[in-house]
Amino acid sequence: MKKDGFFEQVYVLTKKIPSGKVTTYGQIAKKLGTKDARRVGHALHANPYKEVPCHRVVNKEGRVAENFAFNGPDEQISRLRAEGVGFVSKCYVDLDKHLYILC
DNA sequence: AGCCTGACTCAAA
DNA sequence: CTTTGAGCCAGGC
Repeated sequence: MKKDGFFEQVYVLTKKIPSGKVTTYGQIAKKLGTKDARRVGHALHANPYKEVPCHRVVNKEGRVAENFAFNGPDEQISRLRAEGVGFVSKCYVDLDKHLYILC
């Protein structure tokens, strides 16, 4: 287990997302002082911590990572919906209402 | 070591 | 409005 500060920061911030809220890769990336949102995506893709609700992290369009979800796209969407997240479309969450603003 | 791809985003044409 | 290019950087082969 090697220490990747960047990865850990991503996990920590992601875990801080309250139920019924979502955030974007860009927000996390900027919060960590980088412009590379892709690394955030990679961090979550590596996601060694099962406690990290990666399904609460979406892209700027509010779209979930259906292609790389755990059991399938429906699982991820279903979880968000169960947490009270509103969907404007099948795979798109309502960012205007549920976007978690990092501080 | 080098090339290609990617759970991204923004800006310009 | 859509399409393209560029920025950033790590992981896989």
